[in-house]
Amino acid sequence: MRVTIKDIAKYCGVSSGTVDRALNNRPGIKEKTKQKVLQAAKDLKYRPDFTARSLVKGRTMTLGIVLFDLYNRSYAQLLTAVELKAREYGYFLYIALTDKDMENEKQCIEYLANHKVDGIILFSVNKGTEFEEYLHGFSIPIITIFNFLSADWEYVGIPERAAMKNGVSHIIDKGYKQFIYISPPLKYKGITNIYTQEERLQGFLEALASNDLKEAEIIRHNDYLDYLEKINFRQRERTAIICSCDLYALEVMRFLKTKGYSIPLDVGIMGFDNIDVLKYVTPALTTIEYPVEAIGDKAVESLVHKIEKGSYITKENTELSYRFIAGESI
Amino acid sequence: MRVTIKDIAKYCGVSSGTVDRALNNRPGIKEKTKQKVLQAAKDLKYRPDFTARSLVKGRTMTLGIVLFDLYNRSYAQLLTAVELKAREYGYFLYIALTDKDMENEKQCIEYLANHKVDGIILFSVNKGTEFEEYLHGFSIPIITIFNFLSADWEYVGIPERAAMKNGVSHIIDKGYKQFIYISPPLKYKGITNIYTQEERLQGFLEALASNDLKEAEIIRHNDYLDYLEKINFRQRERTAIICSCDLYALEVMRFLKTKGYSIPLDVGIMGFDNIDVLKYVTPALTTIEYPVEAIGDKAVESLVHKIEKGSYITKENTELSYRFIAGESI
DNA sequence: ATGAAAGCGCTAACAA
DNA sequence: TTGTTAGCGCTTTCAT
Repeated sequence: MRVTIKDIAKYCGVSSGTVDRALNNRPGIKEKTKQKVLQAAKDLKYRPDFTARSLVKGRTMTLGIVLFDLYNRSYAQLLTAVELKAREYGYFLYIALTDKDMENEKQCIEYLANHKVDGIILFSVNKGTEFEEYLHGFSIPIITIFNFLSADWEYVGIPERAAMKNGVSHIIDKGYKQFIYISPPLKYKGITNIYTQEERLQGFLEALASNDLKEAEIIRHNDYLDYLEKINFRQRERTAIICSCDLYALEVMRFLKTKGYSIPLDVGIMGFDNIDVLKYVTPALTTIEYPVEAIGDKAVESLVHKIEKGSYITKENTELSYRFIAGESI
Repeated sequence: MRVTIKDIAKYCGVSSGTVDRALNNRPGIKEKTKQKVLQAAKDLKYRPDFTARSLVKGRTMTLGIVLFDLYNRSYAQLLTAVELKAREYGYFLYIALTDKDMENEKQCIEYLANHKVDGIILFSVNKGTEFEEYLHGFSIPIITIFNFLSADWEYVGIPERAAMKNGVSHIIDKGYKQFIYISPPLKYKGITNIYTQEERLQGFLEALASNDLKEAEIIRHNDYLDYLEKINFRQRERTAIICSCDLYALEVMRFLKTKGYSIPLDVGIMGFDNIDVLKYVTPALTTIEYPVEAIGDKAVESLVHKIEKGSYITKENTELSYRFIAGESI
């Protein structure tokens, strides 16, 4: 049987109220009694039951984070930052992975709510008013990351569109004339939340537009390698392949290398994310870096602020930057 | 205010006991009343409070996992598998990262215990009888992974030593005569738990011994690149650099490439882990693969079994394999 | 089949 | 300064 506050009370010959005062150093207790109780707690190896405390306090000192998966290195880095920051503030972290399944995500959120987390960090795959209605029903502080939901929800992220536009502008300056853009399947467009991907695509298009370039092939399916296979890059004008994330870019690079193409002589490749393994890849991938740890930190800070002070830290303070990384792949 | 079981009771004109019977479909309730209550719960948007349930049930339906960090891809994969499996069994997962800090780890475990997790998956940096004493004090089911603690604790992992021995034997068969082994700093040897690293090193030594090879340089500090820099690999007999994990191997490979060495012609490199990014690296790194997801699955299965049935699934069933991956780097 | 009531371990308000 | 007591929301036992 676990040692409870009552056991200590009995052991010391005081009441449970007094024990509570000592343990949580609240005022109204004689120093001597306090020491006695504290010693007893140590002797008996007392350990507080957060479950019971939560019940009466109405707070659990836990946060929940909802992510797709940890396949992309960036997510793992984000999670690390969030865990660290959360515990710094005294919060424990539940992790829930949705595998991009909309129903699963809803269930995860529901479970987190039932477990009475004090706040949720949400990288959602769901979107739309119905979903937002659903979220509002929980009346739990929620902060969205990466995938924007609506102005109703606090958001931490980077200006994806501007970042991509900036990157592609650099490429255009290098004299590339033809562009292929590779993005995850958008077949769920309009249904699932693909905010970040859409923003990056728009950034790409904007960069082309502002340079009076119209030619661009946009590939939004998983068979992009098949598509690339049909192309003879040595017979085209200098072509740049822009990928919406580094993982795609690495796949493309690997594929084109097996096809005997020289990169960037025959064809250029750009990624997005600057995942940490890039340093082991040659040629160095040109990409866009953003402070993923900072996003995690900001999210936690703002969320905890909301929980404890009743208001989020405003967006003005959570603006984050990006950086073009000139590699050798384009 | 949240809707409670009492609200439903009042709403339906029944007692809270009846509501409970309906909600958790326990026997002793008329079908009609049950439907009425269920409907009311829906109407009022009732959501159970797991905190309260936990208090009376003595179980929280949560597990905790304690890891160093998520820097190594393998850990992220492991975590993904664990989360998935845990929720499959109806458990939620707390994550606690220790950053290899011994005190931090103890604190994490303590917090998890206070939050009343039903079980803990532990990849520990602590070790020794004092620590084990500490763990026993919690009387919570614990399963250790990767870093073995003692026979007192259920363990899931792979035969690290045999795996490394097997891999190195392959290398020896290729005719390599000189060997350099690179491992994380062992300055804490005897203090922190470096079981896996020690086992791998022993496997390496055993492989040499059984081939009557004595020559080996073992580097156990972080300045291994400085050490390698002093060596002219073209003037030595064929040298193999064995790294205790892929991350080191990738660092070494990158470094030697910048030094103008051809791999594997001038020097061979082998890693361990088979992290998923290897496919983007050339030359393909020779390494050892093990089923990290399976380790996560087994850990959860065994832990849940212990929680629910009172006994762990025995070690015989949790033996996992490894596989030598012949790349082009050695 | 249903209701009443005790209690999980803790906190907090009120008495003494 | 200390003790007493009433909950927090739920489950469970014992009456009815």
